[in-house]
Amino acid sequence: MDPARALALLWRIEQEPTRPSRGPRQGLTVDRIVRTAISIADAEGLGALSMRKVAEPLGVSAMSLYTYVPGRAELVNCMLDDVLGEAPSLRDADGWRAALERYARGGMDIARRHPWVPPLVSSRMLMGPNETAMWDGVLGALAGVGLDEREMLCVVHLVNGYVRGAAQQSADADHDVRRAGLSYDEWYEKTGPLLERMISAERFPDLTKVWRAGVFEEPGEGLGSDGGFEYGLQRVLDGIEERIARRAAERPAP
Amino acid sequence: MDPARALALLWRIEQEPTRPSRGPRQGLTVDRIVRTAISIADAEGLGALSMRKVAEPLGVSAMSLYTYVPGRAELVNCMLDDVLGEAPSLRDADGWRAALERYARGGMDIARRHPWVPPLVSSRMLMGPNETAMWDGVLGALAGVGLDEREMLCVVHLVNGYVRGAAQQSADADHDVRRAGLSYDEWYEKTGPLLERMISAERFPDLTKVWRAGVFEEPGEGLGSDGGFEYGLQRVLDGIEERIARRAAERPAP
DNA sequence: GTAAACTCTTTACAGCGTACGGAAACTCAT
DNA sequence: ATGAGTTTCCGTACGCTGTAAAGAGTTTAC
Repeated sequence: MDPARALALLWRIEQEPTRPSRGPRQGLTVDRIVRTAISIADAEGLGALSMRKVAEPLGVSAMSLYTYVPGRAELVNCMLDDVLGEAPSLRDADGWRAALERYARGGMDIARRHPWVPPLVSSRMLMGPNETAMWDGVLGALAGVGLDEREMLCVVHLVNGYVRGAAQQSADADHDVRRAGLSYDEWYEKTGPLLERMISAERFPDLTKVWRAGVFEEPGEGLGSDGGFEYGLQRVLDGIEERIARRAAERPAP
Repeated sequence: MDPARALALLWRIEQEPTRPSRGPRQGLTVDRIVRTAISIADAEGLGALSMRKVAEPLGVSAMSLYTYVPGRAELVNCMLDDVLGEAPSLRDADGWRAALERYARGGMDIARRHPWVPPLVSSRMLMGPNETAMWDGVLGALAGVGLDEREMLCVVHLVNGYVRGAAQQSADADHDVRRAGLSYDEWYEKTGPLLERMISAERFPDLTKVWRAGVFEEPGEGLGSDGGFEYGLQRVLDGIEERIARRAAERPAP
């Protein structure tokens, strides 16, 4: 994968000095291809995304796509940056905490709509325009709260890491069950007897206690309908808030 | 994928009432296969793990593996539970905070040794013995700090999510660069000119300001050699601590 | 009109997971 | 000892993947 070409594609810059003047016009656009690929990945997952599957609904052969996109990896890069454009603006947020809340929830919403996104975000080496705008937005929200640049970066990393982990966790819970083609009830019917034989109260006392409290029961795991995302987010923001307060106390009046 | 069989394999229970007495003995063990697969995944990544590649160093054909393991997915399940056995014990930790610190760092260590792990953890639907023990340990560390079962689960989810996200982020940074077969310097040499043309100070002022501070420079991103993991972990624990303190204040003396 | 340039297609290859059927090995009943 | 039963292991094959290579077809420049 040539990074320069991948980057140029992300920003939709033609690398060649002059556009081709000879030869037939292209019948497709990168955007059409990317959007088709996104809809396939949304429906069937990133693993089921193949060049042939993208080409078919566009009415071309798989190899035609290679005139628009260097390869599958670069296509996925473009897909990622495209959906990151759905992130909400933080411009008019009321303070850093509200901005980070909106940022995190926006990330979670994207993950819900596009379950294939969380494993991909934040490679950071190949940022497209939308990912760049996201970084600019969240760093702007953190500007002027008294953290230096290094600490701002750490904070964004923290929130990114949490959102990413939480999103994947909620997505994974369903994954196995769907692959088996079962309902949750059927799943527990099949695994329950074996599980209860293995997870004994003597060997795993603390887990058993929590299990018996019934909070594991529902798919949402009894953490609320969001799988505990909001709870964890508030704890993360609490931790950041304390740090900001401490920093403010260290350097009193400017 | 049959969940009952997958679970039985994870716990190494022979499902059939009696072991086969007739026929040749098996020349391999599930553990040998799992360990071979782990070493391949460690070296080349999970994507490069194929049944044929696992079979070859064991001196058998790919299809022989199917007498031990129902398929690739179940093998990966076993690999995951196996490496989760490397997690440190939390038994003699000094308080919940020290225990969670050790838990989080242990998870990060596993992720460093086995970069393919983070995307897999916490499907929760198919827990093996080691993953179960991890849950028991961390829930035990949180028992008696004044949180109810639901909130304990949220806290574990929070830490899990953070560790997972942070681990993947640090692993991803290198991913693209390695795939391109370049050094970091070569990478920036190739992408730098284009990047600087796109990421202008007018369009992305806040990002540019942080960029110019130089904290993006190193692979570790200037967040310390751990990529900001410790910083974020302390913020997460701060947030949890505040919550625990507030809970304690709500229900004063028991 | 012809040659160059470009798009799109066809074919092909190496690799994947694994279904299927057969060969070899081993145990047991006789 | 021998035949039957059972299991392990292997060879082959199928449909899938990304994409290299080469050819066919279309448009423009000269």
